[in-house]
Order: sequence, then C-alpha cells, then structure tokens
Amino acid sequence: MIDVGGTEEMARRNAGSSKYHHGDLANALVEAAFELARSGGPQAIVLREAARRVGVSVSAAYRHFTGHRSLVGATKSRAQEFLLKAMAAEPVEKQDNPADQAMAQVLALGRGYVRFAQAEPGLFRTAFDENAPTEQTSESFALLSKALDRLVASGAMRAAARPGAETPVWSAVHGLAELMLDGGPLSRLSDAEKFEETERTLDFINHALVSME
Amino acid sequence: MIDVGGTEEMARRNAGSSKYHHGDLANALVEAAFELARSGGPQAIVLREAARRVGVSVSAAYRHFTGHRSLVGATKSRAQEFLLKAMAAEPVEKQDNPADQAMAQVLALGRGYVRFAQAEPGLFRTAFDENAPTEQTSESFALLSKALDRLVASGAMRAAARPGAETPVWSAVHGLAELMLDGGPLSRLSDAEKFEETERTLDFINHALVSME
DNA sequence: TGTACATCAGTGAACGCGCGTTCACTGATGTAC
DNA sequence: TGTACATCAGTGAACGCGCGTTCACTGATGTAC
Repeated sequence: MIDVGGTEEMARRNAGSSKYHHGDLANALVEAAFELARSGGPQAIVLREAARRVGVSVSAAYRHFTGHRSLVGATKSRAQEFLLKAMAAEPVEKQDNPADQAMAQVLALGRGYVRFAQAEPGLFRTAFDENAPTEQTSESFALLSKALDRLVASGAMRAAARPGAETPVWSAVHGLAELMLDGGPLSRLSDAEKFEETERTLDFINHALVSME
Repeated sequence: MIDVGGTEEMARRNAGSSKYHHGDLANALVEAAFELARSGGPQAIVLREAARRVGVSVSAAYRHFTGHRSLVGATKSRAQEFLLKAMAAEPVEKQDNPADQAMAQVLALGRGYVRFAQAEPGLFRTAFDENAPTEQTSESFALLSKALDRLVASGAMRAAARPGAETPVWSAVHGLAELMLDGGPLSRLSDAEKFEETERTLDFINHALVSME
C-alpha cells in the first residue's frame, strides 16, 4: 500500500481507525448504485444492495438520501455526465476546409452518443430513466447547440435552418441508439452492421443539415 | 341488451349459464393486461391484477400462459399492432405530383408514429419493451419499406440511396417520439411546440431523403 | 339416446421472496466555555 | 487544556407489501361405445 493518492474522502476513510463515520457515504452509495445501473439499467438500482456493497446498514442510506427515488436521481445525473464525456471524447477527423470540419464535429457528437449507448446500455437507459427526477439541464444539448452554431458560422448550413435544428439531429441519433440497444428491434444486428447503420444515419443527418432551407 | 353482436367468445361466454369455463380467458387476460399497460406502461402489467379484473383466480392464468413473461409478450404484440394501425390510419394530404404524393405518404407514417407515442405512451413503451419476448416481425418496418420503394419509383428519391434507408428514417421518428414521451427531456414542451418539433423533424427527413446520393 | 370416463379449465390456499421504509437506539465528533 | 453537551452519522431489528408461482383439488365438457 504505497499509494498515498486518492480523494480526500478516501483519505479520511482510511486514516481514521474507526469506520463508524464513513466520511463520504453519499458518494459511495451513488457509486455502488452506478455499478448496479451499469449492469442492469435503472431497474437494477436497489437501495438495499447499494448499502450492502458499501458495507453499511440500510438505514444509514436515509441520512443522505430521502429515499430510493433520490438515489436513482443522483445515479441518473452521473450517467448523464458519462454520456456527455463520451460525446466530447469522440475523435474528430481533421478536414481540409472549415465547413467540413464543423460538420465532422457535429457528426462526431452523434457517433459518441450512439457508441456510448452501445457500450453502456445500462448507463444509457439510466441517463434517460423516465421515472427518476432530472436534477440538471442537459449539457449534451448545449454541446450539440454549439456545434450547430459553428456549422452555420462555417457556411456549411444555412442560418435560416438553424433555429430548432437540435431536435431532428438529436432525435435521429437517440432513436438509432434506442433501436440498437439490447432487446430493441435492431439489437440482433452484428457489430459490423450496427457500425454501417450508424454511419448511414450520420450521413443522413449530414445531407439534411446541408440541404435544409 | 338488444345488442346481439360481438365476438364468438363473448357469445359463448354469455350464453352458457355457468361461468366456470370462461370460453376465452387467454384473450380476456391479454385485454386486461393491455389496459394496465395503457395506463402505466409494461411495468404496470401485473398478472394477479389482470386475473382480478377478469374475475378469475390467479392460477387460472397459468392454463393459458406459461407465466408473467408470456403474458407481457402477448400484450407487447397487441401494442405493436396498435402502433401499426395508427401509422396506417394517419391521413395523407393529396399532392399534385407523384413525387410529392409518395413523400407525403412516407411522412404520414412518421407523423402517425409520433402521434401514437404521444397519445398512448404506455402502449408505445410496451410495444418496445426490451424485457418482453418479441413474437412477430415488425409490420411497421414493412410498411415503411414499401413507402420508401414508392418514393424511389416516383422519382423523389435516388435509387442508389434506397438500400438501408429505413434505419435513419425510423431512427429520427423513434427518437423524437422517445424524447417527447412523458418523463423524457422534451416532455415539458407544450402541445404546440411538440407539433412544431414533429413537423420540423419530418421536414428534416424529407430533405435528407431527397438529397441522399 | 344414455352412460362411463378422460381431459380440460377452473378454484383457493399457501409459499417464499426481497424490497423500501421506519423506529428507537448508540457511538463519534466538534464546539463553547 | 479539559470537560459538558448538542449534534451528527451510524446500527439492527422489524414492518407491511404485493408479487409470481405452485399445489392438490374439483367442477364442466366432450367423446367412445
């Protein structure tokens, strides 16, 4: 145990001889809930199980959350953050001219979105769990907005078509992600086919954005 | 009680003095499950409650379904049929030329899809319940395929762009429906705004289909 | 046409399960003086 | 620096709930002769 780093909470947790006061139970519970969600979606978030995994009594959770619902809400937030990160982290191929570059950036966001859904279906479902309270406004939406603004600025898209353009783009990408998700109508496709359908849909978006008036 | 019509099952049911043999329990249970799904989505399908509503003992249901899962599967099928009907029933505005007419037909399918999701969120969710077994291949998909074929035949869409065109169109429409569903990120929009976003997305699809190469 | 009997389609009680939530409690911590 | 005490963050046992499923059973139906 040479490793001295880690978060402040971990430090407090490990430092104190007593484990009575955990130090960061709230975060620890969300982390456990997050892992449950990762494996089985929002339905798999079980307050008792999260407490069990953290090694704490069930009722201790009620010091930090008003109940099951608020734990799920916190987990949903975390899942949304992960989706955001996946979108932002998707590589963008360098293009010759600004218009192509701006379009490549828009499409990369979509690609990251779909790939995240594919890689982490449980988290993706949790991020859009309709039963859980939404704690924050969507930063993913803001990311897409900015990319579309740049698309207009680059000349790749008409300014007149800009207002409200987020919705159809988001819809196409979100719909594809949902349809290809495990259990969905397109879930039986091979990985290669899924890739193909993703690129096809991104190309579809490309053509629509360029030709909208 | 002048009404003599009705299905054969209902006839048998009402005719016999004894109610011991229901005559059509399987259908009656699915119908009850369907109403539960309509109100609360697939999660609301409770085998015991369905039996209760039909007025039959719980264990009677096991004569007709292997268990809860198969009841949900049957209900999912029914919900899919309703979606199909809503798509097919959506009115198509008459257009001057064949190309516009073919496009109007494609977009009407999408409009019907989104409107069904909006009007019957519980059924829409049930139709795409990832946990339930899928019993039949999607007739909705076939409907869309034919409409796209006609689009090519009419000259509104390039033949080269036809293969695989179902996916992006379906994705855009499905995504919009999901995002606007109760609890979704766009669920807070007013009815007028939802209408606007729907038309915008259909227009988006229109432009993409026309300009794809 | 009547009767015996296999089969079909119900009944109702019971089971175990794991969940979310609540309760009275107690040990640890930090602050005022 | 020490002490009293309020507050904070845990414990563990218990509750009720409604669910899906199973079981031994019984009444109704239809068919063979």
